[in-house]
Amino acid sequence: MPLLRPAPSGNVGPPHARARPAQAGDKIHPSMDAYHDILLRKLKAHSPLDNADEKLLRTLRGRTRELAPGEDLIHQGEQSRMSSVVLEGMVGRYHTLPGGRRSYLSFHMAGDWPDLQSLLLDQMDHAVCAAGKATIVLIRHDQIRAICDRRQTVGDALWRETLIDAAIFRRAISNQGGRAARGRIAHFFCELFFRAQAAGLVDGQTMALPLNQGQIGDALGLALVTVNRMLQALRKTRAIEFRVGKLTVRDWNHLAKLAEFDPDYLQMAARP
Amino acid sequence: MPLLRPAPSGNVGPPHARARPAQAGDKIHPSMDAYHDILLRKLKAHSPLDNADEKLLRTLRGRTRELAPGEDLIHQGEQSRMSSVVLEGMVGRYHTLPGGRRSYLSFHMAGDWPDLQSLLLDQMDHAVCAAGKATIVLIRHDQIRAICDRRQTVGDALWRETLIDAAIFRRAISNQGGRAARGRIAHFFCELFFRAQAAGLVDGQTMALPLNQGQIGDALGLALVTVNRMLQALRKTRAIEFRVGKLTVRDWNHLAKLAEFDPDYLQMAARP
DNA sequence: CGGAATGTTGATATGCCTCAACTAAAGTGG
DNA sequence: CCACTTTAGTTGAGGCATATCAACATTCCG
Repeated sequence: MPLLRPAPSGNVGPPHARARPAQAGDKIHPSMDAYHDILLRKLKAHSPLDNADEKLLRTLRGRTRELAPGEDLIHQGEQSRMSSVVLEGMVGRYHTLPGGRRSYLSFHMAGDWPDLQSLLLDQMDHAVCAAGKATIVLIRHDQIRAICDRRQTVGDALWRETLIDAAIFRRAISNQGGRAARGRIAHFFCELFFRAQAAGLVDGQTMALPLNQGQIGDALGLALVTVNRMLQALRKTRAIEFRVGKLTVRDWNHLAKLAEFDPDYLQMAARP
Repeated sequence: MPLLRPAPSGNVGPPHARARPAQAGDKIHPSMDAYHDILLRKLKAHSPLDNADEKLLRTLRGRTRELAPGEDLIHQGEQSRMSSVVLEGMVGRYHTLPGGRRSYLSFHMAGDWPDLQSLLLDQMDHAVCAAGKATIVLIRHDQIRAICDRRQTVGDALWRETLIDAAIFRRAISNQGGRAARGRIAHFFCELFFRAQAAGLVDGQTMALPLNQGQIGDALGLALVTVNRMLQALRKTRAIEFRVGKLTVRDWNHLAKLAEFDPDYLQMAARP
């Protein structure tokens, strides 16, 4: 439980961070773009989709949008007629606490749907912003609804996507409630690395992780200074390195042990 | 971040707590039972259901089961072919941390579906147990699937139910990460009281809350002793009383202020 | 009535927060 | 391309909220 007052610089979003509606400048993707591969890869990791399902999903059309670091995609309390899929970079979901502090709830990488729940919920209970530069594709809800209606399995895959999301939130609760600072950070890294690996976003032992130490603190309920010191401790174990937007896992087994990490909750077990 | 070691008595479930499969002794409810009212009331709080939807939902048949205090309904890692709806009492979802400690993720009251996600997820990432005596009704997944297939709106209502669940988990994350002990407990009580009120489970200013101080600690990442002291502090403000399984809110506004509580995330806004 | 579970209190320890200054790196404009 | 500004990271000192330990009191329940 770190500070309960307005945060020092870096913990509150940068001043330029404001949500804006889609504009003419945003690119409309031509048909059959690479984003369908990204989107399908993710869904197939947990849901069986046959050719017909896949074909239907590939009919989804959206407008891509590039987000500057820290830029908000949607604010807490807003409504939306679209949901987004991350194509590049990373976005984060967060609550703004009374007092202005920010509490990050989760981070999302290529293939993730950070606001799929807006399909059925009227109001955003949290905001979504870019962590580092990010590219997303915005898909209209009526399009998504249409393909869910046509094929049960497609609707199931999306429902399942939101359910795994919830499992990740649950794990965040017990991570914060049950682990001391070092293990908490280790678990955070384990999960992100594992998910990145599944999404094909790990290059050798390294993944892009465009977060600063203050943001990691805001995600885990720790003060920036504590994160700094624990990162040094983790570095010393030779399990990881984390610098300038990159996370390198040198010793996965060791890290997983420190984190007491068990990936079952990500539901990526045996999927043919 | 309280203890990271095997918990003292009371934080680990009682020894008799074991999941068991449904048995002959369990009652099979005759048609048109009161549990449909409970179930419908909850769904209607967030989803529009017309007469046809309602009629369809009333065709659901299930086996009721009574749970002793602390008894597990389902364990972490298990699979299930049914989901349950709480009819009476309260159940909790929890993770078992390495070392045996328990981290409660949420608590559920009449009308809630504490394991609806098992409809689409193969493995339970958490366990569900009774807090105090509880009665649930177990409904087979194939029945639930069948009515979702028949009416889009019914499927949507259930999907939405799981999405609100996720919003509650998100709030738990920022509650733990962003509030000190007293406010954290206040927020916990606010949410439960608000939900109980919406479910018609508040009698005057009092609701049943069959939790002990250790369990509240395990839900909020606090030590039992801290919970005890903060409860005393909250009692002194005259906002609440909490004793022997009952929570009484004497001054809601004051409590909500201490908790910085904003119920938007429960999505119960304007629903005619 | 007796034992177990739950709640209460006091004393002490410590992990993490806070404050504050400084260094290093990255981005910006002349 | 270098001076300047801004952002991010690092280090040290000190304090406090909360954990821990250990009794004891109370309530519950068979």
